[in-house]
Amino acid sequence: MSVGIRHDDLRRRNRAMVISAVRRAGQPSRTEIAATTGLSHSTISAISSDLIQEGILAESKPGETGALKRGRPQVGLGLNPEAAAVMTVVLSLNFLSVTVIDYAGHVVAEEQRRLDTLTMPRDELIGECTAIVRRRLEDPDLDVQSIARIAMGIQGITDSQARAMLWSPITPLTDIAFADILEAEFGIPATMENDCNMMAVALQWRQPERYRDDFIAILLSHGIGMGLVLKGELFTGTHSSGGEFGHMIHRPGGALCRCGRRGCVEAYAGNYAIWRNAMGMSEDAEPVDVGDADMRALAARARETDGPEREAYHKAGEALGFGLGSLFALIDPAPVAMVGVSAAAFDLIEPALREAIAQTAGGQHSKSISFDTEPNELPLIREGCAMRALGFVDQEIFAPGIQSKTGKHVA
Amino acid sequence: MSVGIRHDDLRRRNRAMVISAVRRAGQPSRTEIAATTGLSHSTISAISSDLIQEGILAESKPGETGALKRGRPQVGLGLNPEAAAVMTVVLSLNFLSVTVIDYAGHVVAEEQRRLDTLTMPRDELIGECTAIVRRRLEDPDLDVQSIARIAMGIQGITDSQARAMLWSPITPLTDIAFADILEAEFGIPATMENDCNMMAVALQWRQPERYRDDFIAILLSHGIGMGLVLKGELFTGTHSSGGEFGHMIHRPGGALCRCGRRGCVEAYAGNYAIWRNAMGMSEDAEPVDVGDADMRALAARARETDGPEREAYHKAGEALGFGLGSLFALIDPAPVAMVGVSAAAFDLIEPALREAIAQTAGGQHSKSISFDTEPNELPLIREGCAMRALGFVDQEIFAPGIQSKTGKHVA
DNA sequence: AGTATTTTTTCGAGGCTCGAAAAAATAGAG
DNA sequence: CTCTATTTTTTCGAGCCTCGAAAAAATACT
Repeated sequence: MSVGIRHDDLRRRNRAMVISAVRRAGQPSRTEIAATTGLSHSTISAISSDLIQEGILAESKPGETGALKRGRPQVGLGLNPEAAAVMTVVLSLNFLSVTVIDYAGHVVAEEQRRLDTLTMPRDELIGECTAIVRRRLEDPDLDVQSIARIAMGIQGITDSQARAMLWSPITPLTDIAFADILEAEFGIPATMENDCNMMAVALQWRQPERYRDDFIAILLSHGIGMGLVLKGELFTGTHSSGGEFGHMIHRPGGALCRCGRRGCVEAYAGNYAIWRNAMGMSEDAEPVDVGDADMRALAARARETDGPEREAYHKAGEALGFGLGSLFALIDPAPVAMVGVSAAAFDLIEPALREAIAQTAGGQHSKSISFDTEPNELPLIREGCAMRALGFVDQEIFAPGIQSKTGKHVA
Repeated sequence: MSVGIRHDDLRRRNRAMVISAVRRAGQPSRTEIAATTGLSHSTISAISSDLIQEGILAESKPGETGALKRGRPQVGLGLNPEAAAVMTVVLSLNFLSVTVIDYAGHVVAEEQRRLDTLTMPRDELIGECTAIVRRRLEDPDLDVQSIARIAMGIQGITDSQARAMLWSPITPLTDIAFADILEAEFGIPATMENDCNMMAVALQWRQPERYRDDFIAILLSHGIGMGLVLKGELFTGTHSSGGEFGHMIHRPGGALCRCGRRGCVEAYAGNYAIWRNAMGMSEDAEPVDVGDADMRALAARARETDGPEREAYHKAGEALGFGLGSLFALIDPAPVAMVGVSAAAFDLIEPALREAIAQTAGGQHSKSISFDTEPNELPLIREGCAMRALGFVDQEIFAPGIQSKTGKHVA
């Protein structure tokens, strides 16, 4: 049962509101914050002067805001970049990347590394991850103390608590509690996030006008993943990260999926499935890894001639369309972002996809459903991790309402 | 963007907490309320004495609580039945029923009526609904003033604001804003709820230990519907009531569904679909209404001999299983309640259903997924409407924190 | 230089929750 | 039958928090 509101929660929550308003708006004045939060000017004034004293916010230099009006000029409030920093760790197929981001959201350092995730033993994979984090932390330019959060993102299924990777296509290993491992190793709070969820988070920040309360981010890559935002909140399963759109059943008993089952959407629309169909291989053929370049070449051939390549994309579109149709039956239609290398071939996929959707419950709005494409998922995942980590910091820096009582400096 | 917390919101929310704690617990003492809400004894004392003075709560007679312990005995607090009343209106195929429920949740009056929903013109259908409500309101035993809410439930799709029926299998009519109609007619706040959602709400109250945070209620009747509770909240679509499980696609291009599309789960598992298959009719045959008695007889025949009847239930189980599998891919497995006349034939459905689930992403936990059955949906829908309406009242009676200031009596 | 205008801060009032202590109500002991 | 231990509930003052109104600050316009 939800718990009553204590008196001190009030301040804490309103501080949170102010911080989040600033993060969203960039350089809002106190008056603007009062307007968006609905709190009184007095309250905003009190809270923001606290936050400035605590070094969380900073007044921007006057004159930065153009368009001078009559009256006392507004003073913009911004996040103090030095208030804290966060780290993102993104582990994808054969690739590990780390970024350090200041409190204002700017990248201050990064490092990337190729490795053979598919064959690496457990200790080594974990070791690579902790090693790359350690190298960044040992950077003399960096104040280790300032790193307040680590958000790790991975392709695959994570638990709903964002503590562990449960299963991933990039490694045969399962159940690695990366969040716990990083916390134990570095003493910094960490979470283990699902890649597609982070894509959704990033889209929400990048294009808030399009991706706001309800939308779908679908990863079209080797596998098919989904990040789902409903009523403004990231959707997760009851136990896992959930949203395994790629493993909804398209055709019972159908093509062999990488997950070992049959007829999943992914078994028709994943890169390996498109490849399998384009090459005239059996639908029972063991999934193989296909490079991005090969996929681009395949798409080019499909565009050129009407052959098995085009038919393969058609089948992918059909699977995605019926899958989306079933999804829309559950949640109603919403804007969709297609992300990943095969999103670049969305022109080949779209016709069959729309045709399929038109045959489903979502079909009534089939025309009005809009798709956006973004071929490069990695930057999105990194951005999502960064925003997620910063969001946690936002909610942890103000939480110590008690701590701030003692730690407050006199004006 | 969510809005800051005002100072007066605090009391309002905590009043809500207290009321909801009392509704849940039945006759809790102030001490128990303090424990469940996490608020201090002083606060609970202040709030509950307000609520008692306002006639919302009432102290139960001493001695009612058994098991005398040492010390001052606890005084149970209960909802004052006379604080308010609500009305439920449930419209289903050829059947309209109304109940009046006091604030404590007990039925104080009811009326039921057969009518031919399928052929009724718009005005007449609306007229029947308003007429039956008016008759109840004119009951001399009833204080009209006390009716604070009407919750109407209907088979079919409603909008996500719970204002209108958008589509329903019980009538060819569409887009009837019943909530607005009732409000305009009687001046009482009303909502238009989806039947399966109300089933879920009722289950949450009936068996909170089983149906708490995450569960699924599936209606196996003429059509297939679903009510979904995730993280303790009723799930709705972005525009409509959502959760149209029955219209997820089981077999692309497959059997003809009542919705006019092909291959929906319902086209294999709805009563008409089971009937169609059992009778050896084509999968393209126009859906027909089958009476409950006929369905029970069909189930009996299926249990007796291994023939087309049994095969029909097998197909239904398969469709439901793959549908659930896809659903579980999205939300992870959760407890399921099967409701409706065909839930009584769940023994015939379950084997194929489990077999199908085992072939899906939910399959990993296929053994641990538990099903409960409840053949009679109508009482559940009524109960759900009642609890929903009462919930609204709970949140409206305390909301007038301003009103209560003036309206407060002196002790 | 003075006035109008807009933003921000200050200040007192009113509420709310909390902890501690008091009051109330009962069972058990002697 | 009285006293004591125990448990529940109320009372009371302290400490915060938000708010509205007024004051202060900072600028453009005249």
